[in-house]
Amino acid sequence: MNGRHSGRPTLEEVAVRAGVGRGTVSRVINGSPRVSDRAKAAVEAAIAELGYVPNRAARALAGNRTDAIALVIPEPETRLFAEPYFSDIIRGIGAELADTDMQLLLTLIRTPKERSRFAQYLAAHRVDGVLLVSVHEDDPLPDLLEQLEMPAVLNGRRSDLESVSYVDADNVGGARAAVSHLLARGRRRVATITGPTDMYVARCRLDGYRQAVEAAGLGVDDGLVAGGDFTEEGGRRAMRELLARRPDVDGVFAASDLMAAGARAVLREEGRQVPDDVALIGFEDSAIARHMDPALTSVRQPTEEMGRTMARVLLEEIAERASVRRHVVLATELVQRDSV
Amino acid sequence: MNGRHSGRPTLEEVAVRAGVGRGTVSRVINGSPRVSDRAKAAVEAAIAELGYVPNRAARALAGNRTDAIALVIPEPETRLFAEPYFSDIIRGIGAELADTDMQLLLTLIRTPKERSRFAQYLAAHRVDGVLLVSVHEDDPLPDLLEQLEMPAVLNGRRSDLESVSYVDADNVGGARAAVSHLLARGRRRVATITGPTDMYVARCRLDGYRQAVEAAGLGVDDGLVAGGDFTEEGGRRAMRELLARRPDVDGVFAASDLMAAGARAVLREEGRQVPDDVALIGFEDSAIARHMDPALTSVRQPTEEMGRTMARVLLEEIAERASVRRHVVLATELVQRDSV
DNA sequence: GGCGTGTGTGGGAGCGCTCCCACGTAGGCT
DNA sequence: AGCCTACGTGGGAGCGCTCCCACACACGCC
Repeated sequence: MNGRHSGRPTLEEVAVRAGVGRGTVSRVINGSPRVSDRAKAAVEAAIAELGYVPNRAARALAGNRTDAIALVIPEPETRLFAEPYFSDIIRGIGAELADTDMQLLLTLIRTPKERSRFAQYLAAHRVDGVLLVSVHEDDPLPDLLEQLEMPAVLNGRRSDLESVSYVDADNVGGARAAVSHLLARGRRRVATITGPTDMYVARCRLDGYRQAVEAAGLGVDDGLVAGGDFTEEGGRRAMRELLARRPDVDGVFAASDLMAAGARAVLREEGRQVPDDVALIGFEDSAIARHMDPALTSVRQPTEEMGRTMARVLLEEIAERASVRRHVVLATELVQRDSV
Repeated sequence: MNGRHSGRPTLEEVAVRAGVGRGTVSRVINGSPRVSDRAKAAVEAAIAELGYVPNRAARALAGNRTDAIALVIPEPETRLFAEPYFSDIIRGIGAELADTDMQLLLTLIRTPKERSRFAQYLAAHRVDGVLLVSVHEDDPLPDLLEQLEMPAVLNGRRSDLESVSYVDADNVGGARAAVSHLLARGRRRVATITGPTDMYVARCRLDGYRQAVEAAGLGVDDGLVAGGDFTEEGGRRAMRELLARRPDVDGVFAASDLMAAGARAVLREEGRQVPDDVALIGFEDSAIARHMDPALTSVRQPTEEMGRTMARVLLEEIAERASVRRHVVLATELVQRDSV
């Protein structure tokens, strides 16, 4: 099976059948405007009759491109992913790529060895562009991509001055909305459980908290800010800390649903009712939020839309020669449930 | 940038540098034994000095293969995925592929149009093999794959007589263990909420339920079997039905965590305590299970291991010419929490 | 010594495309 | 009429590999 010469039709055979030259068939396939309607129709008919599908490898070889982009997922992150996030973003990317004949390559990076191997891949131009999710500030990959002039789009950004193109959610706005909501409902001692502050996204959510508190004419009380690490256990610890420092806390904005779940568990242990004694808001609107008791009010990110946008931006960047960096920030939305 | 002749070294340049012919370099790269140690060392040195990375497209074109496999995800399924499942299985596949230079292509199939387009891809031999998750019994893809003699591995199977290679979890055994556990804890009226019975996986879990009930010397009471559809709302409906028919039910095995969550909500509404009045077990051990209140006892599937195994089986199938079908069933495990 | 057999090697041919040059042919201008 | 500019077109060259044939050379055997 699968012998040296498989029966699959080639561009040449299409040309013969259509009674035109190879060049013309190639032009039709690639949508060149420089083809007469007559020739175009003949070629299209021949393609349909023969069931011709262009050979990707040959195209790539001759055209010096790959028609493939890589979706890079740093492994440690996979674990942390609030779960629907992962598949939602993939769905968005897939949707945007569907009409293209761009292929999506999945690349998991676990170890430094794999990272350097991937760097080799990039240097060898095995992909036309790269989609990078969940970048850390110390990740060397974005800089490498920039240096190689490889089109790339990050999901999130490393800092305010991110130079590589990115698509991010409005973390500041989302956090601000959440905290404002708490304050508007009459909560006066609203605390926050932050993510690891060496992550930009965590700092953004903390900024949103601060902005909302200040906008309400209150001062930010450092006793009401507890550091978490985006994990459930971190949420627990932070909540205990908060309760110890400010027993009269009546509202908590956790920078992730998982931390909110941890906080909620501690509140239960301590006999505090949610939302009566303490109102609680998370971030991400994950499956966990919907299944908590009471169901958790949370900030939703337009995850699928982010995936879609990332793909679109990357395709644009690949299409144009010059590398204009694009920065897109998508709005977040407060999903109200029963924890406020 | 990225001009016609990029500076990347070619096999030919490596050959010149090593003072050997193209053929010898090719042999070294592909691990042929028919190379003298001297030549091999020279070539390897040249490769290292030049930072040579083989051109994939050229290889694919000349060798009539692609070094790529497709992971196919039927879109409607993504939504249903108990969430960690998705990323776990990908992680397993990635781990197995890491040492290979096989690429993983992600293919989402949403519409019939996309399905037929993918069929074209397959016919054009754009991948060396296919990994298919979550197949329905009426899915035409497996048969197509078989017909094309394309190496393929399913995650799960369509029926007992599945002809295509597959890797599946021991659904029957897992369900049996869950129900036996309930019976061993003294529950006498143990019900089950099934998945859609046109899905083989749902039938397997129902079989496991039956086997456990019969093994306990009890007869299967049809009144204790309610049909769900793997969704939370389906679990709700089924639980209401069950309560109406058998108000004295004291144990429920739900064929998915999501349905268990639905059932749990109804039980709460009806004032039944879990686990005191009704013990509850789910299937999948998803994030939801861990975050339910009380935390849900559930049957865990070795998801990452399944991904790993799928990849391994596929690679084997690609490596050998003949198509020997492989069937692997991996053990499941009951994870005990607080709902029993 | 002649003949086989085996092992390592070089390099031609070709995979199926895209790129681009060269060649008509038709139309617009002076 | 003569020229210049399009436009549409055919096909050569070449992308970087793998495959495989042919050859050289080192053995062993009769």
